[in-house]
Amino acid sequence: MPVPKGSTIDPERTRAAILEAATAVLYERGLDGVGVAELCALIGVSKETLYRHFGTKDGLVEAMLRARSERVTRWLAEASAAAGDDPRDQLAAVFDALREWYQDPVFRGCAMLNAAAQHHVEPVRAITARHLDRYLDLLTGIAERAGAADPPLLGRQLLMLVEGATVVAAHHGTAGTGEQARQAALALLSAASRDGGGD
Amino acid sequence: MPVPKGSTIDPERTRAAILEAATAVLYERGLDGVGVAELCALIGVSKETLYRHFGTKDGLVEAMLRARSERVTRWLAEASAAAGDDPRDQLAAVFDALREWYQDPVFRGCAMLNAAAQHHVEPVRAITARHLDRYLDLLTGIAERAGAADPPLLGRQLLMLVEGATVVAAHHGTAGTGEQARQAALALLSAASRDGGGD
DNA sequence: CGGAGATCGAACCGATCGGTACGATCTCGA
DNA sequence: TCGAGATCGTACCGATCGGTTCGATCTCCG
Repeated sequence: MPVPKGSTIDPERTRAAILEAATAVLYERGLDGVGVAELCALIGVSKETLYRHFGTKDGLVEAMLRARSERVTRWLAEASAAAGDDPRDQLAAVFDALREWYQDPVFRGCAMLNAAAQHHVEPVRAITARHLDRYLDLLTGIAERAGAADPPLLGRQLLMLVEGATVVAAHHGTAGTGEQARQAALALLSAASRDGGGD
Repeated sequence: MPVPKGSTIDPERTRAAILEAATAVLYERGLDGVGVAELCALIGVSKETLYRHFGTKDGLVEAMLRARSERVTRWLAEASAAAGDDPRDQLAAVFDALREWYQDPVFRGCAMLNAAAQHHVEPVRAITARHLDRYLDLLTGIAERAGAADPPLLGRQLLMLVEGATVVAAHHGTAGTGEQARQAALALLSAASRDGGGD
């Protein structure tokens, strides 16, 4: 029971607890795979409380996607930064982090992409697009520091690789996916640096 | 009105017409984005007829996904085969075909991946996994004929690139995506052939 | 101690959903 | 011409959904 009853009545803490618990359930079962009533029962909160904090099921979904996008992006950025100054190591660290994620038993693909495939509504699509933007920024930065001939191009190609690896890991098996993607990413980086931009 | 009323009462033709019309609607609106009643109204068929042919909405969905997976895979394979004997041209042709698809106004990503993100049920997941298998076969074949050092590895990396490009095109904009993916694929092919497998 | 507000639990609402039933209509083949 | 069967249109069913309301309870703070 993640939300400890009335306990200390701190609305902000309640909201955060709902968000965290709901994220896990909705990610595992799908946005439409669990109704509000069951969701409230699972996370131990009344419907009135949930609706006062988020107004709508869609409101909860959007808040959850926003928080998750920021969290996972920050996680990848930190993994990259912790790898040192060599852009090549930074890129490898990104895919090592992804590989770790793929092996998590609760891994079910990118929550933002899954959500966009279910809710065709505009806010969700915008959050998903922004999520890909965050990834693109991270990857393009690596491409720039690596001296790629065309950093925006390489950034977008790496974005495809990241998202493709996630999709393949989710729907075709996680075995080796992270490592294979890592090798491909480094190969692309090498080719992009060698072909014309070794300044 | 795709289903021409009672017309010639040919059950097989009716079934095929339902399948084709329903595919377009369900792909555009999402599997849960349109109910059976509205779906029947849109494609001009009664609920009884639809249920006699497919038994269940899920039955219709599965039949539609199976047909679509075969159709799109055959389309890619033919585009590849039509490019001649050079594996490099064949790979480029695959991504040219994808680029064409991305520019279609009704393009909304891979129907099988979208479906798997919505219906967590087993049959849909199996169809999606099999769909990726088909793609993998096509790409691994190209990798083999190109003399890659490790064709299964390159095949899977190309699979990630195909799916990643489709995801990015669907959720981050189609501009340039096909061409960028094509360049990346050819770069991977070159690297895989040069690195250790120039047979 | 007392009031404000957060929370609970359960009842309740209208809408929609997937699926069924039925009588009428149409086409085709014997 | 007549019967079998495919189809239509509509009404209907039970279940579930998202969302609201309300009285009771609890915690905090003055």
